[in-house]
Order: sequence, then structure tokens, then C-alpha cells
Amino acid sequence: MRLSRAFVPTTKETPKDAVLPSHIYLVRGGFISQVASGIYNFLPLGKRVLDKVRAIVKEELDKAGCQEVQLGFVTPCELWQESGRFGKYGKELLRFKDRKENCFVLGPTHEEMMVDLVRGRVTSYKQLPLNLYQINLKFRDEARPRFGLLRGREFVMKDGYSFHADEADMKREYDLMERTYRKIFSRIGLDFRAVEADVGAIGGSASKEFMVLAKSGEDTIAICTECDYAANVEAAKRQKPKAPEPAPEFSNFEPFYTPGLKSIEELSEFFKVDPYYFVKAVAKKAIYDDEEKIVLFFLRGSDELQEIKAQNAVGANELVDVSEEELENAGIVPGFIAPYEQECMIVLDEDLRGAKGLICGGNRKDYHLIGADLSHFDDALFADIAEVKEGDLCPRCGAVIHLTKGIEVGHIFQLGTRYSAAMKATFLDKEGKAKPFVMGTYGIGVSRLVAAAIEQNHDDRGCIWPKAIAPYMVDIIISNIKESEQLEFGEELYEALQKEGVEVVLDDRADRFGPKIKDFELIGYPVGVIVGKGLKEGKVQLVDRKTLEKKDVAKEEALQEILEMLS
RNA sequence: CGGGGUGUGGCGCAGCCUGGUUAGCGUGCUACCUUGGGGUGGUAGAGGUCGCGGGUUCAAAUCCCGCCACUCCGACCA
Repeated sequence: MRLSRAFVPTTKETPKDAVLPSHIYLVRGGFISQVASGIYNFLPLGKRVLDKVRAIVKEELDKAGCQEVQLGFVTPCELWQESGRFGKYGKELLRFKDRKENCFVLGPTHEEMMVDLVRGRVTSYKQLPLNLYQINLKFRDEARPRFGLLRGREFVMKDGYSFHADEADMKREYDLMERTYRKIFSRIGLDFRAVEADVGAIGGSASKEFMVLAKSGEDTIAICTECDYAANVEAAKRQKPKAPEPAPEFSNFEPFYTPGLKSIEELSEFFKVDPYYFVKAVAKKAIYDDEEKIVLFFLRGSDELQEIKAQNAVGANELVDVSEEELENAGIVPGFIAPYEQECMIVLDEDLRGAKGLICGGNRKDYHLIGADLSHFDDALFADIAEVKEGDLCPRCGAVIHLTKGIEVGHIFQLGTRYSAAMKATFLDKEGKAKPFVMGTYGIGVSRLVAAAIEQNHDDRGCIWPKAIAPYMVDIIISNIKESEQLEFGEELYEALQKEGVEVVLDDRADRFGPKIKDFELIGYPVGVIVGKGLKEGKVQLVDRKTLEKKDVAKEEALQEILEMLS
């Protein structure tokens, strides 16, 4: 491609509202442009990167025996009503009617469509297993799109669905998909972790997320510093924390006057006791399909409530904050809540099981109880609801856990029969009995990967594309096109590289050197070739975008050297 | 969904509080000259329904009301 002819509108200025590097550089580099909130156009360079990611995903999936299909983007409401998700999915589902008043939605995910496609067509265990996928647009009317391609409303996703005769075969496929996903993200050149995850609203028995490690990630993940344990904090476990010394000693179980002291910090200071020995209460309102109720969660003062775990522990659809007024109306004393004598539902953290010698709220304003003993509480009340924190101990090997941030780019689920049963998608097994398919579902955020790659690979000058997905591999900069010698050699090298099958751009614009090298750095081609004043001595300069190192090479050797840099 | 902010040539902004000539600056764009290894300098140009609708007024980018869009913080996020 000749840059003099290319549609690559780069800008010197940072777009007004972009905060993250990937957003800034993708817009400034002329890869994407915004159309509306959470909706982007892909320009020629962005489209090339997207297609490369797409091609890698496709290649590895096909190798793993998956088959690509393409489902309609516009899907009939009836399918959503059938699965029961039409109402539950809520406002994220963009609904509209056609001229005949038929109701449709833009697909945010395609479980329903895929089950509908397969049911009635795959009817025997002999046709299983089957793994179908598509790489297609998705639309979710997010309440708050942000960060450019990282959280758009319209995005490109690979979504795959597998169908099996039994659980064991589904697990086999799940493991195969994990290995396949690892290959995909490794090929793209990303530093990522496969982490244990919460299954969330999609359901199923197990799931793993693939996280690209980046400071700007919206997810927090817990990683063991010794073994390969890694989990999203929403699902992370830990070994029982060690009790700090010295443990406080209380001769009696009795109220203690603590005027105005509510926070664990203040109390710890007041009693000179480590927060570990306090019982803290977190009140939430649990929302169910047909009711809502106040739940009190109790943890050690040194821990924080993990809301997803807490939500799962009480089987609620959602947990929301509860006001002090609501608490008082329920006969609860905010700031001084004890696990004793509560009328509402209570849940205690696993780590409090059998704990004694604690300080907790007094169920009375300005009083706490010292010498509390929880060893008589019913086992049923305990659940793992604490958030794993920096320095906690790995549940597998006991080494120290480290927290880091990640961008979720893939998620695989052992789904089971949730959708197949609801939508009556069955096959006949060996005994001739009808059974619902056992399913798995697997997703990759293809357009999000484009942004994630930049979040992880950039410097203060622009993008540094991994070679596997760079829009072009080489940028030949002709320093001054008025110098016919430079122009000629540039053209010659351009042709030679194309003959070698290298994707190359020729910067033959009538600009000066400055803007050209700035664009090279901004766009982030892996290799730059500067054809400039060195040519008089028979030399050109090769630039490694990643290190920004330049080296002079004889012009006759340039081709060979470039090929080596790319290998 | 709750709370804030913004909307003015392609892009980034000023002007608005205190209404009043031709709406200004930077950048980008066009032409010519200049320069030619890190966004060169100059001259001359093109380019704006001041988000939309209504109101107040002799007069509205500016004041008032309504709407829309975008955005930030939070909630939410298969």
C-alpha cells in the first residue's frame, strides 16, 4: 500500500474523551472512528487487524474440529421467550418491530438461535459431538459503554456452542477448547492467564475466563506467585488465613461501651486489637424473582465482602445496597450489628466457623460485645463470601497470592442442559430414549482483542503491534520524495518485499521526515525502513518499533535484514 | 438507572457570567514560495444552520423552558 493513496487519517491531537491508550492510539492512528456511543467504524488499518485476529481464531478452531456458521444478527423474539430470557435480559436487549409488527431483537449472544438450528436436525447420539461457532456482530445496549473497543455496544465476537451426549464428553470438549484458546491467545502474542471464574447469569457448572494482563483491566484476578493457580476474585478461593499474634484475651462475654465507634479501623485502634479479631457486618438487600429481603453478611474485620460470592451464597438474582432507614425499620442497629438474635437471614464467612474470642456489634447503639463465640452457630449458615486479597494464601499450594488486573477476552462454560432442556432440544440415545443435549459454550471478544493487544503493547508514542496481528509488517519511509534516488530505492525495496510476500507500506507522501516517523511510531508497524540521507553512502536505516533501536545497513542487504527481523 | 459535565468550521478550544458591528484562536485542508532526519517558516484562500425546538427582547452563540446527543463518576454488565 502506498500511503500517498491510503485512507489512514492519523491525528496529532488526542480525541477529547479517550482515556485509555488503546482508545487514544486506535483513534489517533486511524484504525477506528466513533459513530455513536459504543459503536465504531473500522477503517482500513483497523479492519486489517480485526481480520487477522479473526483468521487466527478461525484457523485454530477449525483445527480443533469446530465448524463455522453464520447466524442471523436479527433474531425473532419468540426464541427469547421460549428460553425465558426475553424478560430477564432486560434493557440490554435491543428490541424493535418490522413493518408487519413482528418483534425482533439484535442478537447479544446466540444460545437460542444455535439450539434452534440444531434441534430437529441433530436427532441421534451418532451425530454427536458437534461444535459450531460463528464470528459475527453482537449488540448489547449497555448502560454505559466506554473505553473505545473495550466496552462497546456493537462488537465482534466469536461464539461457539458444543452439543454432547453426556457430561463426560462435554468436559472433554471443554478441555479441548481451553487448549485451543491458549493457542489462539499465544499466537496473537498476548500475555494472558486462564482463570477460574464465576458462571454468572449464563449458568452452568464451571467456567474459565481468559484474561489479558493489563493495568487498565476492569477485572481483578488473583494469581499464585508459586503455582499456576489463577482465579477471578469473583470466584477466587484461599487457605484459611493465619491468625495474627497476639490473640486478645477476654475473660467474659459482655457488652462494652464504644461511643460513636463504628468502623473497624476506629475499633481496632480503640481496643488495640487486630482487625482479624472483629466481626464485621455487611447488610444487603437480596433480590429474587418474586421477593426481596435483607441479608446480613458477617466477616472478619480484616476481610471484605465479595458480592458475587455472597450473591451465589444466598441464591439471589442481585444484591443491592440497603439504607440505614430500611435497616432501622427492620429492627437492626446500623454500625452495631451482631450475628446474634437477628430475625433476618444471616450468612457467616467460612473463616469464622468455630471462631472464638472476638469482638462484634452489640445490637445496641454505642455498644460492642467482647469475647464473642461463634462455635455454636449452625453449619448451614456458613459460606465462602470473603474477597481474596493481596497476601492471602493460595488454596492449592499455600504460597502468597498476588492481585492483578485483566481484560476478559475469552470465557468458556460447561453449560449442561439449561438451554436444551428449556427449548426441548433432544436426541435419542443408544437405548432410544430422548435426552436433552449436554452443552458447552465458548466466547472470544474479537474486537475487544484488538484493543486489549494495544493496552498490553504500547508506549508513549503509540501502538506496538504484535507481529501476528500488525496491519502491515514494514513501513518504508522515503525521507524526501524529491530526491529521486531515495524514491527509486524505496520503490525497489517495496516491490522486493511484496515479492517475498511481506505486507508492506510505502510512505511516499510529500511530507517531511518528521510526520512520517511520527506516523510510523503511532501506527506501530513492527519494522520501519528509513530511506534518507544515508543512501548517499549506500545505507538505509532499519527501525525496530518495539525497542526504537535503529541500525544502519547497506542497501543491498536491507531486504535480507528485514526478513530476519520479521522471522 | 442515580449524580455531574459538555455540545461553536474536519479536529481541539475561546467567546456565554454582564445580549449589541463581519463569531475568534490553534491545528488540519487548498495554492504558491521556503525548508528537507523528529509534526519547518511565510503569504494568500476555502470552510460555521453556534446540537434541536420553543420563549423573552428592537436585538440571542450569549438569558429562560423543553428535548436530543455525547461524556465522566457510580450502579449494572451472557
